[in-house]
Amino acid sequence: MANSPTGDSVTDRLVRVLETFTPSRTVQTAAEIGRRSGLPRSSAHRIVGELVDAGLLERDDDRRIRIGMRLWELATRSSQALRLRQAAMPAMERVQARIREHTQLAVLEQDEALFLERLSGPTSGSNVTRIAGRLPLHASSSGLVLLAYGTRDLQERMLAGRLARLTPETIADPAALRRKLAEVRTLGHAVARGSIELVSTGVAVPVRDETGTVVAALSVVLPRDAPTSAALDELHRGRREIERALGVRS
Amino acid sequence: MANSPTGDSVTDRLVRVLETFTPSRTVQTAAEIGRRSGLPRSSAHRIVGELVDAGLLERDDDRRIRIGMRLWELATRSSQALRLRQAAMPAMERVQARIREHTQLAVLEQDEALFLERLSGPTSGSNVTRIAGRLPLHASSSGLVLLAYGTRDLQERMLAGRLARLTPETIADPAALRRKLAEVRTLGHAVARGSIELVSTGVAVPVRDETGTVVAALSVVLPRDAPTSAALDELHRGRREIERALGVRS
DNA sequence: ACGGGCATCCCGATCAATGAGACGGATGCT
DNA sequence: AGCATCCGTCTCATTGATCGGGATGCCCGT
Repeated sequence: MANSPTGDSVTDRLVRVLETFTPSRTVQTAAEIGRRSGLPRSSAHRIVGELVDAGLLERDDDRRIRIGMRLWELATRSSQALRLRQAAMPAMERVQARIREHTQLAVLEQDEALFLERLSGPTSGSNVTRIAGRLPLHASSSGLVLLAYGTRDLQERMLAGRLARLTPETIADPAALRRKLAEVRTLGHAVARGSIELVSTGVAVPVRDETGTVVAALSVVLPRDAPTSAALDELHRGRREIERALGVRS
Repeated sequence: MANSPTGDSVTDRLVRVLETFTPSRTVQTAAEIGRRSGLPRSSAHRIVGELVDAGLLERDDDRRIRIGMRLWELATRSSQALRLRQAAMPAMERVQARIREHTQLAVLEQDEALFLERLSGPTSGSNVTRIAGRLPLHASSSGLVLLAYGTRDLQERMLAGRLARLTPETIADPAALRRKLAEVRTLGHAVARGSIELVSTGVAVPVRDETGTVVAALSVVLPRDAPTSAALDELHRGRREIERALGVRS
């Protein structure tokens, strides 16, 4: 069953090892991995050794460990993410070229918005989003779109949970969030002003696949008080372009 | 030791399962995975189940299996690949905008050229390269660059092995390849005319990191008989831009 | 010279992983 | 309808791989 009372299993261990790697911690010694994953020294060494043999991890010259390119290759080669990204890239480039601000593509993953791609704006201004990074659903414009068009189940779960307040303007009240989601559905897009960081505003639109399901959010990050209409036009144009690439006949 | 007499180990099995996924085969049933990885039915089911629990694989509504976005996230978040890609993206976009042909970034991985990124040309003409795809070192322009600036050991290994002939114009003779590599080092770039597919020509330049090591190849794919000088200018401009982003002081 | 941190190797006990097989349902071919 | 496949799920006895404590030796900074 999924309710494993024991957090153990070889697979779990491997995942725990892999999860000790973060964007800021991309290389570490085997002993560090052991500590961070709560594994005994010798076990950590053995597991890391196996992963290195398999090519998922790589051993540096000075014996430090990093994520192997083979893992990236394996994951990228055939993930959903790649197909979506492929379909979206040309459109994203166009949007970025016209708006000249951060342009992003996000999907829903484990109750958070996971960013698949990001084309950086002028001097890369604010950098809260990273490729393969995450943001809460209730705070980011992308998240609001994904949530508003998500399952009823997801919405109830989010409304019942604690809504972290990233800035004074983050929507942290369930009732207010419910109203916001209704607004997003009515307008067909989300505007999040200052809810991630006070100096910027996110604008996002939903992207649907051939079955009509919303599979991603296309968004841009603007300076806080910039007008949003031009960006919205471009986003909708981009959305249509992506949907066409996904095989949606319109 | 690497001379494992038993091809087994839990890790090996997991990797074998993951490796059954290819760009053309992105979703499959658990039984198929078992067959392709040479695992007994029931074992395959169990392993797949564990991987699904861990979030590395995902189970479809009709119980078919696909690579999980979590695996992509894990791999992308902290791999070498991402840093390089990040540093290279702006330059690649510029090159692509000027040349208007496929623009690619490749690194050396297990004696092959692994493509980290690819911005597609006009109507995406010929599509032999994919993101996270591979090409042989002796045939592609990117590969020739990576090989020419690679270790002596790598060069000897390649010259000793069999050189696959993808087209009549692929360099398949060791002596000819040796001359070609010397030429690449002299010129500082590689031109591969018709060696991957007869209708196109690849042009590649090396990209170095702060230690002076060649870490990647930046390339474009042109129609077979197009002039290469404009492309070379742009590639070198792009190369300098990437190297600056990598922290190379020039 | 010394102590801390690291990687590596060893080894016996244990226990979780293993895989054959039986079962039931879905699909499709004749 | 009837039959043949192919799928997923479950059980269970056996075993061999996994586990982790501990000893050893290396490197580095103080």
